Amino acid sequence: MLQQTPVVRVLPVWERWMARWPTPADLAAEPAGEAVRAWEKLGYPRRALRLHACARELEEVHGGRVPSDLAELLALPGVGEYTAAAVSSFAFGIPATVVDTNVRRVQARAVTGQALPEPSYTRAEARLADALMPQRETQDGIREANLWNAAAMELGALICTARSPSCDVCPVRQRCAWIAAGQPAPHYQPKGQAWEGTDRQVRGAMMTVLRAAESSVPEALLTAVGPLPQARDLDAQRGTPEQTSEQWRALRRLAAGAEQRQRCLTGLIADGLAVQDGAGGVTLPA
DNA sequence: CACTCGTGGAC
DNA sequence: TGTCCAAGAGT
Repeated sequence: MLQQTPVVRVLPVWERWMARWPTPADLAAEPAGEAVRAWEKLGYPRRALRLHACARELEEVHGGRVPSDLAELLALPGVGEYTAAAVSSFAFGIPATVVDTNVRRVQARAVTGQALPEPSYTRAEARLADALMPQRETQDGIREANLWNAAAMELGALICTARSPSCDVCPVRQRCAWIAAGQPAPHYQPKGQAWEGTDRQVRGAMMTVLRAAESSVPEALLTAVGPLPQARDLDAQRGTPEQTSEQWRALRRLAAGAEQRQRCLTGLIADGLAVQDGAGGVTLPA
């Protein structure tokens, strides 16, 4: 849930999720669509699919337990380098080099002296992160290493933030290479991600409708260009009307052509986020 | 390596 | 107001 998503947005969803599915077995017993629905509006709904697949793999391959081995973690669906290292270090107390966007920014500033890390994660950053990790030969060293991971992330998340860092209260400001260099501006220009008219926007609107629907949604409603039926005509297929009428409006509002809508729906089906019911309808996966 | 994939708060 | 960006992963 935390992948590319702010902590404060994750927390309430995570609480509900854990109350409903306390163990991998609980989640594995559900249809994938329930995971997608419970994902709510965290974004990147494929993560919900992968987490569900992960729960099933934990059941089938790991006896319902989360493995502590880094390579085994890495092999799980939706678990990449960052997540594997974070689980190893934070959940199991086994040090692994945790590098997320916060750590990258802290390193770029405090050590390299740049305002921002490179646009894409480089091998040099990975080597630097490894070199900065405390030694972990002794028990104390192991604790230090795990603490280091948490400290680097928290420093980046709370003090050394992307927009307006709180350098005045930063505990490492005396040794910060970026401060020492006079806080130079970024050496590249971040390219903003477009949104209006993108496939992401269309897919997102379609997923909003599918999550809100209690039964199959006619394909034509998702792919039709031009005015869609009035929200009241769709009551039979929806959850609570108040909650979802706005979401239908969002779909109607899209400036998406027929080919784009069709491509996006096909993409959602290919991703396993939507399935066809054989009668011209679409639902979340069973 | 470059690209795709959601969402909404902050400034 | 529009832009930026957030505990990345998979292809």
